Amino acid sequence: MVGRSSRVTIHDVAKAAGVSVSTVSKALNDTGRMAVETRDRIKSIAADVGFRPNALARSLLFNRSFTIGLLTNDTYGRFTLPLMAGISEALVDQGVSVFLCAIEDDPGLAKIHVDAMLDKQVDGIIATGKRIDRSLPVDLAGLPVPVVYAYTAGAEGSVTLTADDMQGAELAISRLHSVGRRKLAHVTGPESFASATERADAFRRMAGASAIILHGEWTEAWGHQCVATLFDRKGSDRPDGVFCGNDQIARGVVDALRERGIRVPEDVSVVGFDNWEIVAAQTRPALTTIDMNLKELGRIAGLTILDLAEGRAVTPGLRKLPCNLVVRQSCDGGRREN
Amino acid sequence: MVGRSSRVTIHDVAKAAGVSVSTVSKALNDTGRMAVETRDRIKSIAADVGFRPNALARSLLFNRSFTIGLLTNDTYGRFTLPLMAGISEALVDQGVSVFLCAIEDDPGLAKIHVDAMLDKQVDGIIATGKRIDRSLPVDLAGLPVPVVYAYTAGAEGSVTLTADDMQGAELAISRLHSVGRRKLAHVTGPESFASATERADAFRRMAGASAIILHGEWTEAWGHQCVATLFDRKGSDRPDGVFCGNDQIARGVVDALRERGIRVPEDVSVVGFDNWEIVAAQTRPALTTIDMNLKELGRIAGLTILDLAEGRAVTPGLRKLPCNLVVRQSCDGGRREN
DNA sequence: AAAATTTGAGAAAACGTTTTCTCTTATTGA
DNA sequence: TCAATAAGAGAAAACGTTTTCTCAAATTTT
Repeated sequence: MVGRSSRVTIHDVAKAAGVSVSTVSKALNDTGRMAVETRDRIKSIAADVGFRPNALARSLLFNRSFTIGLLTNDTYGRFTLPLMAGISEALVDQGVSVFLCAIEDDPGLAKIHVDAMLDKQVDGIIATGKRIDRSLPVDLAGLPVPVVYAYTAGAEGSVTLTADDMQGAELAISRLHSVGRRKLAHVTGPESFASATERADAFRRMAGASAIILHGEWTEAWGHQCVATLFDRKGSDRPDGVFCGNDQIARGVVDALRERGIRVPEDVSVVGFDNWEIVAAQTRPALTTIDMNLKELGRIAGLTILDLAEGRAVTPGLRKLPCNLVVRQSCDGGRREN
Repeated sequence: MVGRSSRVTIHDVAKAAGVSVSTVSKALNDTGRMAVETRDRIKSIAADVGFRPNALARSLLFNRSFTIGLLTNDTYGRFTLPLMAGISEALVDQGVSVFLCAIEDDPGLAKIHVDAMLDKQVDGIIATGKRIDRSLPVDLAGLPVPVVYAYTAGAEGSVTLTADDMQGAELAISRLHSVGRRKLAHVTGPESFASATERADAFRRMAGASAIILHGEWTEAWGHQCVATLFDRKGSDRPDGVFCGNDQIARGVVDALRERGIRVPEDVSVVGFDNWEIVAAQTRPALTTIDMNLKELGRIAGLTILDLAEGRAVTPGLRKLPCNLVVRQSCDGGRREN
């Protein structure tokens, strides 16, 4: 013997019941044939001694670990945590557990973690990140287990899930329209981000070619700065609605507007993106924003990796999941014009 | 056979090398006696066919899974993520992986996750939460594996790690003193939180009995409100330094001060608590604050659970780890008085 | 040259399950 | 009453490792 177990095994149950381990196994799994009273007696004895089958032994036998790996380079957990919640929710009642591996942007660390997960025979890997147009610093193609990419760029022919940026943006802009806003501006992140350009494209299409789009950083400070650009000039040119690329920018915009005595939402309506509660709910007035439903995305990622792990066919490609609008005060329902 | 493996096993290596599996095992583990050229030949063949030992099989044998569980009810990950980073960093080169289980505050869910972790033979469990004076909704005493509590209340006689709130508060107050502030106020969370009262006690002791302490919510709004209370009155009574119970309150305070034209840090210095980058760094001016070194706390938790898992003795009890001061503009170095 | 020792490598058991196969005993049918 | 069948339960193999034990061949010692 190499190690020593203090846990109760099926052998202990067999001994206690005076039967063989095979009989115990069949009794507990409701397989095989045996007298119903034998089965019940064994079940009750197993419960009494607190027997729980060693999942490692079962895994070895079934070649299935009921374990998956979640690989992420999103340090703040902004995207990973909601995703993780959805994954966990989808898998917990299937008895599947999740290894979380935070790899920063270190390829070496990533490889170590991937190897460790493979050694531990994970049934699949979900890769996730902080932006949809960059991939993790490790090649996950050709692994002996299925991989699903969620909110990070996937390899060619892979299964990739992401939020529908364009539809989300449309939702935001429609909202501004529906409360009567016509002179819209869009303040968002760098053009190097696909999310930014995709949302900006939707904005351009819906708000008209003349509508202003300002690309900058994903920060409050950028929101502040843009308000100076947009509002410190003649009244007629001022926007009456601002669609922001994320909630941090939106917060900067709202704060800067308040500093100028411009009322939100009475004078200007503001819509954010992300529904990052910590920002959106603390802003005064609280932000109307777009929720990417990352938890739902995680749920689907979990179910998908399960499908793949169990050999069911999944059509590969990029699948965009719809966003939805969360209404708070910064763009509430009252119509102002028209 | 129950399942079917597509992975290369030690048997494949043995076949390829024309030796027995025992010889392969000994060759790869540098054990047993054999001709050095045999060993090298086997090693090179193993590398060629990409053999990696099945960790499940080893776990079964050694009764050691090289896996631990991290149980948390901190949904936002405010505390869990830095902790997780530290744990992971401490354990990754020992080959230990981490199951992350988010249990909200649901006892049923907690039990399911704990059982799943035990079934998978975790070597230990680290329990963590969002406040040090509440325990998770599940009893972890009497488990067949070691448990370490980090930033959550532990059972009697358990190993519990936490940040030293008092020392952190002292650091903050010393800082305010050292920049010449003498009329201090403390704006913090509810008295029902041990962290709030402990920091408040330190404040009372260092700032004098007459110093003002305001207990309320852990929100920006409360910070705002307190500024109204403290500063909308005769000048001589106004504080010149505010120590805030967390960064969100501090942000509220700083914003409210700015709205009143009171300059930070020229007129009033502000110190926060938590060093939650997302808040502290975005505040204008950026917040001087206390960092609880949660990553280091996680690192120690990881090493401790490893000690326990490997049978080394660990003295039980509550261990408080020191905080440190992070200086940003809201309480920078320039002296104003004296 | 015979005996003792060392070297090299394989067989088998073990970890904790599940499942297939086998075997004995009880029950049914003629 | 005897053969055919069903029921009940156990033995053994399998999953992929590691380690102990055994054994033959090669080497050293006397």
